[in-house]
Amino acid sequence: MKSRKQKESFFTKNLLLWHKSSHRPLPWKGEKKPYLIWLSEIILQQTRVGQGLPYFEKFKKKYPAVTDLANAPEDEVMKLWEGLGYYSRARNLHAAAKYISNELNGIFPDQYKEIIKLKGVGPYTAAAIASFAFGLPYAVVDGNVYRVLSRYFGIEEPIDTTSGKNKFAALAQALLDTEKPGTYNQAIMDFGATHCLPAMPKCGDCLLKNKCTAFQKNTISILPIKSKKIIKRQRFFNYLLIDFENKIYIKKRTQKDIWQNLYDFPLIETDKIIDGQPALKENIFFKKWLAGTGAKIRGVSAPMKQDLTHQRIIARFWKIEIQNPGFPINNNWKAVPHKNLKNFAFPKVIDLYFRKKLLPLKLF
DNA sequence: AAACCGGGGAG
DNA sequence: CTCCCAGGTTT
Repeated sequence: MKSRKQKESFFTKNLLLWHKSSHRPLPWKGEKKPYLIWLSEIILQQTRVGQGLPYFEKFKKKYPAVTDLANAPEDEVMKLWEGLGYYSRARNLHAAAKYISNELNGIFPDQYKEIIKLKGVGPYTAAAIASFAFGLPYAVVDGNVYRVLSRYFGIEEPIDTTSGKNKFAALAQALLDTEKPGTYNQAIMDFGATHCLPAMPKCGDCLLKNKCTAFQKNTISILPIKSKKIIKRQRFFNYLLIDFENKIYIKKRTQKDIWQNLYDFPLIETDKIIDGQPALKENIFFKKWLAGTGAKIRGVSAPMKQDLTHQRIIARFWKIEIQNPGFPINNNWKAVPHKNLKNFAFPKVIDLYFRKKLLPLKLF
């Protein structure tokens, strides 16, 4: 039986060999500016290259330097991030830009320990920036790395436990080519993303297959192993599209919940779907908010679904006309002319409503 | 340690 | 439909 060490060195050597001919050409490869490397890494967290690429270009153009990003209003940053998801990334990106601009004189930190202090930067992103921007010997561990290593070394320990994560991190670090950590990190991620795929990996044409434990044992399809299952809960959102004098009411989502700092409409959330206008009219919030306004329900959309990581949102949009504002409807609501709606960042399900104009399914 | 945080594409 | 993606923060 060959030693673990030989197996490790075979891995690194052949991975780099593969990378020479098969790496992915991406806009930020070879990028020297730490700011742009950081930006690309934040955008690509839990995000496929194809989805993140246009956002990277938008941000790069609008904010060429970290100080440009730092000086931007948060609503503007959120608007640019609109549709990409995981909006805490945008808030943290903005906060970190201010920190770098104000506390670090606009100079991007060049040590791992300092880089990982930035909001929104964890072990993966810190290693990526340290290796790509500064040539420092830190191995990245992302979804690709878990998959590639668990298969090649036949590791059946779950990747979503603390001890599992520590073991993979240690192995990844041991495999790192410390002479060219950036190239190595690119190589293993490219290999995972284009060759050692989650489903139907290209094992037939793989330099590593003869020493790949999972390939030899036919366990490719079960690796990597995750121990936990995600539980989803359902939420029913009834959005009130309240029209008055050619304006519509929106509000900012400031509460501790999904879509923080994005905008949406006055919302009545219920345990089950509200089916029909009498049920809506009986709702306590409907009565409270719209008392004395002469509100009339004009129509309702079909239920529209949006899946999040831990939740399924079922949204309906209720078209409502009022005769007089009868304020205070709610101090947090803002009346906005329809043509100005495009200036605010909305969650996907609302953007979908804007674009498809699915309303109304039923007219009342 | 467990829960939470989006959206899209592939199969 | 399920799975997973250049993960990180909060509790």
